[in-house]
Amino acid sequence: MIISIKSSFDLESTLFSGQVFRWQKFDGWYFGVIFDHVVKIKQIDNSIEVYCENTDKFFVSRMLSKYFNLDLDIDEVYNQLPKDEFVQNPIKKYKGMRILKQDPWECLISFICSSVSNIKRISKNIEDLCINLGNNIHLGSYSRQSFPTPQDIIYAGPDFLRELKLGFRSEYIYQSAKMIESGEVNLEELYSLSYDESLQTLVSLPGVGDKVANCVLLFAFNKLDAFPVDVWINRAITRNYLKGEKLPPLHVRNWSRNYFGNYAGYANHYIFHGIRLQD
DNA sequence: GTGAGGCCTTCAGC
DNA sequence: AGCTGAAGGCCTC
Repeated sequence: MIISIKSSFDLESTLFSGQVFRWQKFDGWYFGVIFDHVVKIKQIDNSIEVYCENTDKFFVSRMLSKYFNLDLDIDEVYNQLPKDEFVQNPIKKYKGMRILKQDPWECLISFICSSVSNIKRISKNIEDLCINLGNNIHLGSYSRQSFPTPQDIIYAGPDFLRELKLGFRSEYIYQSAKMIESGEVNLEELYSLSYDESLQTLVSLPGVGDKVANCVLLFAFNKLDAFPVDVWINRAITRNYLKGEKLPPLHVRNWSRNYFGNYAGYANHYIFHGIRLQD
């Protein structure tokens, strides 16, 4: 099945820019799991080829269209960002890289795992969680696992998470799972809340500070004005726009949201991807 | 209100 | 070989 896309598209950059950690590439095909579905896709020109097998094509098409946010005209996003070359250069270079609409729960746990870590280790942590605690799912002879539910995490317990080498993040993940399972925090309702309100809810979870919360708002909840500030972004923004002044992350976040506007999150991700790949 | 130190584990660099 | 520091942050004192 072919899904054609109206605006720019770059599948490789989209899947391997550090916003999501479960995609694997073999023989030019990208294999991933979206909710409980194994997906096999590749890019052909400006469209996505989807490998289907006994699956409802209409359903898969809708699912991917939502996941990649294909209704968003990304060229219009570029137009609305500032014209300075610091943001326009990586846009030119990785034109078509999209911000996904991931499963909030998986995204949350992924970014709790990201603290003092790196993409390679985060990916291994997440995959180990799925292999040990998820359900088997498959596409033809290709097998993967679904992302474990909060219940699965609670049942496993913090000691088991430590055995999976999640380190000090184990307690955070376990406690967050409990708060979500109990209903104390309801992720679904964040879709309809404002940036400030949803941010406030997310940072009430253990292991979730301003940076992690902004990642979840951006990569799962499609709040495109979210602006995660890690050490790299902090350095990049202060050096290029703020005279190299040493400023706290919150200050850089607020300045950037004001400067870049409604699509600040897109600016963030392009700048981040640019500096991450430049060595 | 702000800042330094500790935290699991891995991996690169001496 | 074995040590040391850093790695996409958060929490606590």
